[in-house]
Amino acid sequence: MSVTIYDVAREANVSMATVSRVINGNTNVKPVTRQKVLDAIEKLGFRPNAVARGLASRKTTSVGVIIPDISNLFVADLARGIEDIATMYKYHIILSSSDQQKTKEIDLFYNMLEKQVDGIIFMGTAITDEHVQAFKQANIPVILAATVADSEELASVNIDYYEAIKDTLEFIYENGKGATGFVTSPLGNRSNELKKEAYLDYWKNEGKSESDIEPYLFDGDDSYQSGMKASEYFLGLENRPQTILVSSDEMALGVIHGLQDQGVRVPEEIAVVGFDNTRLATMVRPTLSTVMQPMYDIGAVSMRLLTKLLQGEEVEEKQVTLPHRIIERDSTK
Amino acid sequence: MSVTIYDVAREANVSMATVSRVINGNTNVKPVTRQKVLDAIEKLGFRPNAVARGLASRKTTSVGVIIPDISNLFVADLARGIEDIATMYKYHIILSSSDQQKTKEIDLFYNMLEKQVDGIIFMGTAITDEHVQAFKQANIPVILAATVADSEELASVNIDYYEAIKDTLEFIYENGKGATGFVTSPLGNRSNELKKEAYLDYWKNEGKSESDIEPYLFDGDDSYQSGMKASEYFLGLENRPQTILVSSDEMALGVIHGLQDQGVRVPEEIAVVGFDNTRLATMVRPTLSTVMQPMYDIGAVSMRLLTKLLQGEEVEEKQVTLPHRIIERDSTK
DNA sequence: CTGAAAGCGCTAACAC
DNA sequence: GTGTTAGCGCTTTCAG
Repeated sequence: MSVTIYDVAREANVSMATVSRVINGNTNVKPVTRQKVLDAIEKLGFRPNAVARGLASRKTTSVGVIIPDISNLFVADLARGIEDIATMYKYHIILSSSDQQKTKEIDLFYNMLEKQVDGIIFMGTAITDEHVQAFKQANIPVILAATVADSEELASVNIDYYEAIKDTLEFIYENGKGATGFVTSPLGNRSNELKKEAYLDYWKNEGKSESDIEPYLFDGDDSYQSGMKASEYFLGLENRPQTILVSSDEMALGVIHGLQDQGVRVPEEIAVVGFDNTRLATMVRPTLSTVMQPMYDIGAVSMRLLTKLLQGEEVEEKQVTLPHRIIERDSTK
Repeated sequence: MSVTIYDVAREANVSMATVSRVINGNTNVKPVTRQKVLDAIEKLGFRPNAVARGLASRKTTSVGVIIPDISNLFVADLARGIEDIATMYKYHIILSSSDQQKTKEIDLFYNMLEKQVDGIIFMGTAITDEHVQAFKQANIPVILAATVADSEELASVNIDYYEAIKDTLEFIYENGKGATGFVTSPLGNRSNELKKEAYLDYWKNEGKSESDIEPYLFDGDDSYQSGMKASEYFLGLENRPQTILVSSDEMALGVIHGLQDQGVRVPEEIAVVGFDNTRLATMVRPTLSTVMQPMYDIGAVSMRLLTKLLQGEEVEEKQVTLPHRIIERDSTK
């Protein structure tokens, strides 16, 4: 069949242990011997079998990545960040989409354990006890990426969603806008809940009551369509908001277009602010002011953190909070 | 350490062979015995080690996927199609981005072979002899997805790019438009070359000379920015085109916005047609008329084809051509 | 229908 | 520095 380490050993007149040392970069090999082995490898076209290696060493150099949906621009950016760092550290990525379904998330997790991945990066919605239990009984490191859990013990990489929305509202207020509508992302998601809480707290601090605030909330599902619906809703209000803060860029585009389709000028009549800073934000007219959630970086940092954990490097803090930033474009003035 | 098949065997008072049969769904096991084994598995919380299984059976139930860039919306759709079918057939996906770099493509390919993937789905640009050689010497099936090769021997799933552009030009012409500008995607890519050839042939058939056509060609790089540049270029022309046909949706958005930023009305003054039918097409104003290249389906069909090849099913035709379709929206009238 | 035994291709002590 | 020898956890003949 295919050529094995044993064939190489015979060809080079050494033992398989020596060949193993050479391909693993072990320094305890005489240069001459090493060269002999290298020549034999070259000659036979030998390629190590990673599966056999994985079984013997109990390390597969692959990491599992569980995400909601790879076809989502936003998630794809995260994936790319993970991938780039993984490549850098010679890890392979086993990628699966969970569609936000809890059972699928858990199933995928166990499937990946069976594949003996060295670690897992998980992006999901709510982290339930079941999740936590699964993560813990796995004897490999797990990193939550762009996913908030209440547990202090889980490693994670996030931005501070609460602060991000708070800052954004202050930014909006500063620019002298009045009532601000808020379009939420699905609330099963802890980070989305935090965003909403920040919104509520802000207005409560401003002295508004629940019933004052209520009409300015619209529950979105992160889709462009739901942004369109949100705009329709807000336009139907007696007191239209002067700004609409939207929990994701894709919805924000829907909001902008929904408004424009009704002849409302953005930002002159109503300003719109998005969240995420995906590439979409520059692909609208007016260009979208938005809160940068650096998904690529979150992915990259998650993977880097994972490599540290995997290689036993010192890690001072397992819960990383990356900075957010408000990016001002033309949808606000 | 973790519980093995051997532990289960002892617990159930059977041999490991029997346990193996049970977990592999082999029918030659007495129901009573099967149940005993199942109980033991349950009790011990046994999970088969896929790596050991892979080594012994020479099958890993994972497939490699090499794509240009997962953070590209268009590519991500393909990935999702692949993934969904893979999940359905219990395969895992090892995903890597090549950034269109030939050496990286080849390297990734060999890396995946080392991982003993059962098959590979490849999306790339030009398929060189080097690619073909690598694909052939691998003893596993390889499917080209949305990637055109001249070789007749390679399995592939595509649309007919040449026909697609030809049809589109006929569609445009039919609607009474005059000169049509064309923005190419990177030409290292065979499918993009086919698009360009179709464009050139069309106008040559209409009696135009090379020098007539030349000014209406703009070489794009698939980015939004390059679409903006294209619009600038076309607006600078003495005889502006009445329609601009753009090889990818993202560029088409750039073209539309570039035109609008200069006060040109779309489609009244200049119509724009995209290519791909990504979700972006409905996320612009005016909404984008475009040629549907069903990336999700291409992914799904590729993966399905791969499973057939892997399971020794009959395959009548290894080169699949999926239908394209022109989707008329508001950017043409 | 079930068990025994021989690997799959490589790593990792442990000797020398 | 290099070789020997056990496994890693499972599948797969081959018997019976």
